[in-house]
Amino acid sequence: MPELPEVEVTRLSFADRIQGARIDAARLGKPLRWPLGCLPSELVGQHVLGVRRRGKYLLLDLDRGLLMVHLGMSGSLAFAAVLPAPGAHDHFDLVTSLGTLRLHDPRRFGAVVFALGEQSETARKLLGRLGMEPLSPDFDLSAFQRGLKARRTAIKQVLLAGEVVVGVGNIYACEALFMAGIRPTVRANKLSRPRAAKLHAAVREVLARAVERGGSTLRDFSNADGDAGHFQLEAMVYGRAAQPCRVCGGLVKSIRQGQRSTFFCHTCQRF
DNA sequence: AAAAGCCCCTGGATGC
DNA sequence: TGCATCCAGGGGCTTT
Repeated sequence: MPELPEVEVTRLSFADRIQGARIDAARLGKPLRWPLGCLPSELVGQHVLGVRRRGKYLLLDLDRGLLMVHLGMSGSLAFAAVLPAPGAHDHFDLVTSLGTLRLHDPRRFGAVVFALGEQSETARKLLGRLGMEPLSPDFDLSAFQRGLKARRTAIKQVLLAGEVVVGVGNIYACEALFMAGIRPTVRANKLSRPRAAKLHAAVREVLARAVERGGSTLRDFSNADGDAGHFQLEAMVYGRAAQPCRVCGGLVKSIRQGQRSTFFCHTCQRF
């Protein structure tokens, strides 16, 4: 589920409410992608100083270290003063003085990892190779163009890889390429500078718009307040195989790239 | 050394 | 209704 917009929408939905909270307990459910990396008891007594985001990771700054939370494919967070008893797919609870933060993740591709600091080996292993933040001023056009020039893989795969720009998953890669009129199979280094510039702008626009709409809820995503997103309703190509293109009326195509589905319009995306 | 494949896991949709 | 198969929003690791 969660790409950058969903993670950001999740962050916005609880960051202010959890700030300053004292951690009273932590509970683990079934194993997630990686172990927590510390004893739950080591979190007790620390405070949540703030919640940031890096790519698709949420970073909870604590007094002594940080908790890195990844939602994987099926994760979502809830934050409330009182939550029901944990269900079969609730695999992490952070009980604080201001409420409980809970990770619900049926497929368990998500993770909650403690690190002593952002420069620790643990944190650098997860965050060290991430590309530019698309919604921040450091999303530099010429660096983006250089990044594309250096790769011969299909542009869709380069967007997904997160080494040039972070946070673009399958939905938004398809949508950004549609907006830019670029065919997903084109090798990244073959894009002209103007086309790369168009894609740079499209990535930004699509992600910003999706954040405004509360993200995409394909099946079960919701923010920490339980609200679903609505961006999927305005998707131009994602999930619309064999349906008419909203611009030209031609049928949206579906292909496989790197074992994932790609959707595009053969007419509107020519280059 | 870049690039392509392989998995981790569960559940919903589809087809016979 | 039952069972098998396929597919899903990610991404680190291993293999070419």
